[in-house]
Amino acid sequence: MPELPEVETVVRDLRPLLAGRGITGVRQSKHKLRRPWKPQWNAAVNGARVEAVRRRGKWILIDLAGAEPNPPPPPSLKGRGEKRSGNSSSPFPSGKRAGGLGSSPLLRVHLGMTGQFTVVPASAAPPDHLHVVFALDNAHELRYRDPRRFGSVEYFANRADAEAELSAELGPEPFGIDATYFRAAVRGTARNLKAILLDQTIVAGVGNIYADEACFRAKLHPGRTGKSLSAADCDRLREAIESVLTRAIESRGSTIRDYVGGSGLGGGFQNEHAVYGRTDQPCPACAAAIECARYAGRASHYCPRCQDSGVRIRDSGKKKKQQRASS
DNA sequence: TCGGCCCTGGGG
DNA sequence: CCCCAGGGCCGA
Repeated sequence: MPELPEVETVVRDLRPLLAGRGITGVRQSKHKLRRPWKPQWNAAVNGARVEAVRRRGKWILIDLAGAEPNPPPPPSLKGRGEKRSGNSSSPFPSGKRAGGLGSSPLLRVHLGMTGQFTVVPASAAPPDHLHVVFALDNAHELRYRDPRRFGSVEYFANRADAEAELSAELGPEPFGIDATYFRAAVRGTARNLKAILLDQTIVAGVGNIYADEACFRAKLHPGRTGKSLSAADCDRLREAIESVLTRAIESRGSTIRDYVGGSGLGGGFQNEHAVYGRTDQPCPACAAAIECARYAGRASHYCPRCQDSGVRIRDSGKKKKQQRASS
């Protein structure tokens, strides 16, 4: 369900609701998530305080100040030089935390397809499929709900461990990607563009909706091979990724089914989709009927006129479901 | 590199 | 009833 814009929206919603809050308890359901919350983590989280809420790719990271009373960092003598949090180009601090011992804990959350991560009053009626609940010190709760259970909530005693793991598995954030890197990554493979864009090790955060929308904006067919692209094509695609994700964040992401932000409010970018979910509807640029085929195992939407140039891997799937013969 | 699979719910 | 769904991992 959630791609980068939706995850970013959750993070931005949660940040003011969680900053500085203490966690006073943890509950969990008996149903296991893909990576289950372990009961022994309860004691570690109980009494911790939220320091920051961040995003890396489609992952939500919540920095905690541990329940064990660590010596507080000495007050900085740099005065007003404090960094603004939340807008740095890297989600990770560039250096070691001053005065830190490198053992600060962290919660790492993935929303899978149907995950919802919200702060609500503790008195709010619990919905179905509630899996992990963190009680807060202000009579609210941070609730993780996920009907399909493809997501996860995990605890790391040392946030550097979690960050190292993500750094090894994820490519760069899709804002300000190095053009040379992107050209080489795209042109160096015979895979199709859809598969390339969904590959989190090349660029982190793009999913099925924004892969289709980025291809449309770049006027590139999702079935095109990476190696068939010119350098200019790659540059257009890179800029399309950045622009569509930026616009989607401004609209709080796309609410297709059950996505909600961290405060329970949905998104509006679905109203600006040019191709995703618009099979047989007119292309906003040329009015040709939008088509749908299967690439990288995922439904892929495109305009056959605007995006039909260049060499393409043969359609791996039927454009349309074969019409059923009715008796 | 790809299909299958993990799950539940909703829609045709 | 069947098929589909915003993701990612695993094994052929």
